[in-house]
Amino acid sequence: MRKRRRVMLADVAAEAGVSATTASYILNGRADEMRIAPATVTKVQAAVADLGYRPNRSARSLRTRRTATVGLVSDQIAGEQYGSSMLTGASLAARELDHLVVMGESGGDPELERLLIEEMLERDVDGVVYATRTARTVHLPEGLRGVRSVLLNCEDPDERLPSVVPDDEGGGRAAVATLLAAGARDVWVVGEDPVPEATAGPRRMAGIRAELATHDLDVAGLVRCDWSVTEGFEATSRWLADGGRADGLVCMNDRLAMGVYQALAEHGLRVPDDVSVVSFDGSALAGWLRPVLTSVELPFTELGALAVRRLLDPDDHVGTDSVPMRVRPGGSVRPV
Amino acid sequence: MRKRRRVMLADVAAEAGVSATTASYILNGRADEMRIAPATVTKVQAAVADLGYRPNRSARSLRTRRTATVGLVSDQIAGEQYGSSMLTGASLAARELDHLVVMGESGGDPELERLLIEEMLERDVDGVVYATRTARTVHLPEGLRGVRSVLLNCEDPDERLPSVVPDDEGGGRAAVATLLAAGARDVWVVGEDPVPEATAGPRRMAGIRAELATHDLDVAGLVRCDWSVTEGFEATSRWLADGGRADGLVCMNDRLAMGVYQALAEHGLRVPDDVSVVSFDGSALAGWLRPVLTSVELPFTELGALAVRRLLDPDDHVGTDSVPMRVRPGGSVRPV
DNA sequence: CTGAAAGCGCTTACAG
DNA sequence: CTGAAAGCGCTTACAG
Repeated sequence: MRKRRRVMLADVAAEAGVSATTASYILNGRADEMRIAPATVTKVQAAVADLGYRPNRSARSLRTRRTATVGLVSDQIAGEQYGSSMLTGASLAARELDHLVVMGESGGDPELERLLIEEMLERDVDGVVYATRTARTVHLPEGLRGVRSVLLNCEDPDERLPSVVPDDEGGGRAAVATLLAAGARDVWVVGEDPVPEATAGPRRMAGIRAELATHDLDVAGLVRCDWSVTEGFEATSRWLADGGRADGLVCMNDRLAMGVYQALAEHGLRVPDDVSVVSFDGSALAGWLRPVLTSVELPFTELGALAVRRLLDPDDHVGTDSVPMRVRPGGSVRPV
Repeated sequence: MRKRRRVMLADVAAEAGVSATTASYILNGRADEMRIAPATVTKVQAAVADLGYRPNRSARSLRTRRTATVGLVSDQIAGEQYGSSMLTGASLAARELDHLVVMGESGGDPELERLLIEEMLERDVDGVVYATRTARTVHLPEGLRGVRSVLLNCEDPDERLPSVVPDDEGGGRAAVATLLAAGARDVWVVGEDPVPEATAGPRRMAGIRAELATHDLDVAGLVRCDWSVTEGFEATSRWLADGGRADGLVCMNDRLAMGVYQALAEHGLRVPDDVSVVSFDGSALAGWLRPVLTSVELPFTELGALAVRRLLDPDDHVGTDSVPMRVRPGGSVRPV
């Protein structure tokens, strides 16, 4: 790949007038442990800088069985759906720990997933983050048995594994707290998760109920629909046509909320004057709507970063980390 | 990482009753070239399957200097902005060629970019894809000099390098052709690219003009604004307030078009009855708007895949590949 | 057609 | 405190 001959550890050692052993210890930060003379350390460091020495990782890995590399397999977290920020977070956290991310997407194909995991293990990644686009329960893939791994945005109820997920229940509480603070008392929820493995919906709902209960309230009603713009529009339109009314609406995601906005507008209801709306995701879309949608943010960058940090933390414990979801204020909640 | 002792080539050779040399040749598909007896091949393959042998890539890489790994450095192509599909495409294409993608995002920080490239080269990636979030001209980073690399979504005018970009000029022609076919004759363009390095805007504009010229037309006017919802809304509102009218609008991207929709609605103009609108990106947002926005799609998955294929194609030539942009029809262009 | 042996560039007991 | 030497698991001239 490079023009000039690559310089090796032996060259550095020669230049510094020491053995490869000594040079190696210094390069690996074991100078103190080995009580190497400070002058020797300096000489070696100078030689490294001088020759532009870069260690050959394959050679090192062959000995140490570590590659300073982490695998990240997912169904599909890139693509336009929010969630790709998990990659950004993972990449940054890996870099901070002197690692690089090897990624692969299976598109949900189990055979491809198996292949990707196998290829990663052949390359001796130091661990694997197993991520899903939507928050859900999963079964750890067979190929990851006995492999150091962290689940990202998912959990395996059958295994004791480290797992990193958003705190959807806390998010639900935060969403309702925002509405209650604005004086809303008649709170409806729009959206119902149809997939049994999905964890976001039920947990948000639990948080919503818990927070309402602190005011001796409960959910006033549920507008059932899946989490898409069209369904949000249609279900809400039907509800309004049937005389449905509320002073606070909690939408299960931002896309759905966009449909809700459209339905409210068609029925002559204004956000936030006639009804306050909060949502989940904190996606870019929330910022594009008018008024800007108040939304409880999914902390994807943080989730990705935390998963990698836990993967590389030798003292890490088994268990689930729930990362807080914060309200990103917009203009869709009526000011008190 | 794995519980049981890892099986090595020597085990396979022993089990098959041949030397490691012979087993290695067979594993590397050189059985024919070496004229190895079919029976021997069969025995070795059986042993491989039997023992579940997986080669140690680090050992192989140390000898061959190839890792079956490609680097993908970018400013930031994950995150919610469209463009993260380049990662999906790259990952899939790499897999098809028995490679894996090592990714890193610099967030635009040159020092971090340098580090990422260095780390990738230390790990002997077989080549590097250098990608940008927005289509633009770049200077090849110093660290990639002499390294096999392909530019993705960008071009270096000073270097003769392989490069993969969307065909924005063809996209511009396609956008206008759609409007002309619907009978539009008074075509305005909304959006103006403020960054001098950006290539999408000027190329689309060239295509727009070229296609209009086939009907002896030119752009009727330009509504200047950057490519955001808010600016699209405000600039279009001002234009309409000043009496601006058109029968066809070309928006430089989907977000901006969302603002245009809002402005048109506030002025009582209906899409597509009063004005036809086409846009660029083909993002999910286009599908969420009502009516669905007709948009010329940025082929991100294909771009990512093609970049990796070119990187790994030993016969690849230097030069730019322009990937076609196709119109994704919605309901924003008046049917004839 | 097949095998013994060297060597890829490191790390790490071990000896001094 | 420092160095000579073995060995990580492959590939590949080379010899037969």
